[in-house]
Amino acid sequence: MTDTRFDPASAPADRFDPQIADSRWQRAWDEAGTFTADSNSPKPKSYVLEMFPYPSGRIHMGHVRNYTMGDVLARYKKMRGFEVLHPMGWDAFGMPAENAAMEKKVHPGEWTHANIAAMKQQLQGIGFALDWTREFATCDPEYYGHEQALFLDMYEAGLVYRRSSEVNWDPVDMTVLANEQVIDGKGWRSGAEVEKRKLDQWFMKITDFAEDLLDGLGELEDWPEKVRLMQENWIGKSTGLEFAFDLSNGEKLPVYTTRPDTIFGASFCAIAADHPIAQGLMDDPAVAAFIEECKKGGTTAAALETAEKLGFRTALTAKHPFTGADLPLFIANFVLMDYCTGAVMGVPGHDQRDFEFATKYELPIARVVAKDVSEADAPMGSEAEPGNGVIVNSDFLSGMSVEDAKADVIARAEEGGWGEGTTVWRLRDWGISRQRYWGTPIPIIHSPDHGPVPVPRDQLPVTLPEDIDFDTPGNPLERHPTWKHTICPISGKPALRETDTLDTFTNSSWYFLRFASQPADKPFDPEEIAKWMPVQHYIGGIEHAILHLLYARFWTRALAHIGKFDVKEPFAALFTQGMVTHETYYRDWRPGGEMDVRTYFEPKDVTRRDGKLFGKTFTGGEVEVTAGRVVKMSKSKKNVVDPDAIIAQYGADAVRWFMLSDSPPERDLPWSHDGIEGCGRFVQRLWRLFQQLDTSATGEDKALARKAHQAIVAVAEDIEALSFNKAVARIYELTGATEKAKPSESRNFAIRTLMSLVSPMMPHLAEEAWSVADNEGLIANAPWPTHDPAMLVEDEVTIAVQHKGKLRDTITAPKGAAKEDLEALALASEKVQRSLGEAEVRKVIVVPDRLVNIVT
RNA sequence: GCGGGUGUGGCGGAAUGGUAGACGCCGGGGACUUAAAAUCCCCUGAGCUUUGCUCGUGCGGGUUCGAGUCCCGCCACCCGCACCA
Repeated sequence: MTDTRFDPASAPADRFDPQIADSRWQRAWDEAGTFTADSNSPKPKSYVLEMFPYPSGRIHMGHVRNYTMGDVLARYKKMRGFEVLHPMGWDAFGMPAENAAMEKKVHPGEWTHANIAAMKQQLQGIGFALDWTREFATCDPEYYGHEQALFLDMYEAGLVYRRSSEVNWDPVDMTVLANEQVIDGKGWRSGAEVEKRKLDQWFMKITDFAEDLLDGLGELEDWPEKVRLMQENWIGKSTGLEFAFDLSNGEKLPVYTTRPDTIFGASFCAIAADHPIAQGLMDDPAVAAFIEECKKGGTTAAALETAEKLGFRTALTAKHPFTGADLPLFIANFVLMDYCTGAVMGVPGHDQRDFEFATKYELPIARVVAKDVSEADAPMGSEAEPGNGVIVNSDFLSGMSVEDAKADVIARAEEGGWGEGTTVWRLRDWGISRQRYWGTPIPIIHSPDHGPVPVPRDQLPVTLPEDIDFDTPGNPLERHPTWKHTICPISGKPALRETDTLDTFTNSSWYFLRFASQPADKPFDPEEIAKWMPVQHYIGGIEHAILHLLYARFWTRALAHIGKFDVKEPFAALFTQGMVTHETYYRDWRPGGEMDVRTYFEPKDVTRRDGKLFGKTFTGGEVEVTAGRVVKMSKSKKNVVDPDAIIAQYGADAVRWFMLSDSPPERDLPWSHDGIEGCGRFVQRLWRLFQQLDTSATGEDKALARKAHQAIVAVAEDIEALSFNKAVARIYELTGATEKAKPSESRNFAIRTLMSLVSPMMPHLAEEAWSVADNEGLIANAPWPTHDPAMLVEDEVTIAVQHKGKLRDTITAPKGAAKEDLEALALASEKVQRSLGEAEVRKVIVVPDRLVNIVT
């Protein structure tokens, strides 16, 4: 055991040296296993988790901010007597590793593990209170083997199925591309025109849980409203009527509408270009040409914004179920095949898209909803009227409310047997197949006789082959000479392995369970899960508001559904932190042609002189640069500040303090050089104050003691509300007051209190000071200071005196003074009298302990 | 288009309907020092006829003894989703 006590010879006492202290205390915590979570502890449990990082290579400021917040909570909870689980690991599968393999000729695993080693060292250098004994990477065969077992559990429970689905296919690289890899319809690497291809792919039945996932949102009170709304919209529940039109060729045309009440306003029907009926008309060259035209249209947001509604009028008509009218059938570019039936009834009067379409193709635009019955004949304006009102011009529906008419039409359709009321979800089943090497192999064997067969459990994990080749295009697993060749577990005959791997979101859909419990022979132990789950505080970026958080909720529900445990929601409270931003520096110039080129400069190459900014150029010269917007740190804008360099200069505690100061945690945090300088100074200022414990000091300083007791309560409240910026301000105030006070027992108490209050935020400084002050053990194990409730109350209060709604004076009065006394005191004030002048006092409002307002 | 958020000094931001600008940063002045760094002290929303007064929380109204905060109507910026029938 190393002696962790402070050695006066090793550092000058007037200056805190993070170079020495940081590693000293990191080692001490590590050797003592201070942050190792004990699931058998009798203490109440608290699970604090930050979204685990992708091992991209280096830790950036965003990570530092995210993990500092979690760390403060974890350390605080420990001080409050909780057994805390605060683990860390690596979301290690993904495309950057494959890209590195192609570009740098390194194995994805090698690249990933080197990154993990580097980033782990960085995280340890910041002094996070993490339980490293539970660390794992999702690319560890042990982890993904258990994931394969869970996949098979879900497969056997009918939650996984296979069907054909379209993918983006790069014909040059012979690979499937993610949507983000398709740029302007071309492959990002090859530049080749991307094709749509149908492949057999695996899906998870998240739609089975659509209702549960939606209802569950209502109980997630400690989630941001914004995230809940985003998920709600994503799940997209709607109710309406599904019914079939009879077509003039004898076929049926099923459509779905949320507005069956407007059915008398229908003037056309429209189907998607890839609707089977449209496909059936392809013999007509005009139809074929139109469908081709529809496919060309971009799918980007900008393209859709301006996209014109295009239609092709077929020779077919659809018979209106009530009026019997023949409605023309169009093929239209705005109808989506993958939403519901891929066909709509067009009601131009009350749907904006239908309105635009009808205007272009000169179809009738009828009013069937009006503000009032008397406005039944009011002409339509230049836009559809999707709002509420009363039904008009609609036979038996006329006069009904929208709601009643909906119910009536649905009832008639159901009675007549030509339609039924349904609920439709926007949420689609989750396609989990990826034609990639660096992911969890899907544990399925394709048998010539028995089709897809699960890999027998005793053959798990199905591991990735190491000897792979990234030089030729395509999926390395598919091309590998031997890997996919196996035998059918049923017949014993030769068979082929599934060569697709699982979407990386699968890896992050259950990692929090594996952190809580990691037996060797199964994914997790239900008893351990019951002890730790749900996660008490989950902290991460808003970019995961939908996919990751929805998939993790789905997996948790699905696993509960098949009896794995009794937890439905994985994250009791969610916090989405803001980004770390920085000013940008740039110069616009014209290297030759007509086009301006913008060159960005790194903050470290920019100096300020005479109110101007100068950037260092490649040649070593200087040019004047402009300060641009404050935006998220990114390589492309060159406004990145590397945490390592900052820690080397100011120490971990200063950086941690910066991350918590000033900006509320949900908002963006602008990084600044002056800010970190200030934090570095504050670390030293506290250190000097901590040296001033005076054991010979006697006497009470009631005002200071009161401030210390108040701070104990206030800082705790602020941390629990994650209002770290307010906690920081409180600590500054107490620091200032303590510095000014004369030595006394109270002052010693204030100094010790400060040590405890800053310990979750600046743990190295706190440990060093705690040790110097001759305390036993580690401050990391010490409890949160206790406050004396009697000391929270002030004896005297300052009371504002207002006249004509303005502050005229302040008076000091004993706490709890009677209204009459306060009124008398206020009226006795010279300033108040001057303001009052000759005016007659009509009324005096007294708020005890707060203010007196005189009305004249 | 739909949904959500934000708007307070030079900057980041405080403020259960009750003293707007806590706290930090920047800036100014001073002390210490041969000097610098470090540290400490003071000032720091705007204006004015400066013992004090007036104005001031995106804009316009309203409620109230009293509004940054509540209500109504706007504006600007940011984020998410988006031809979802």
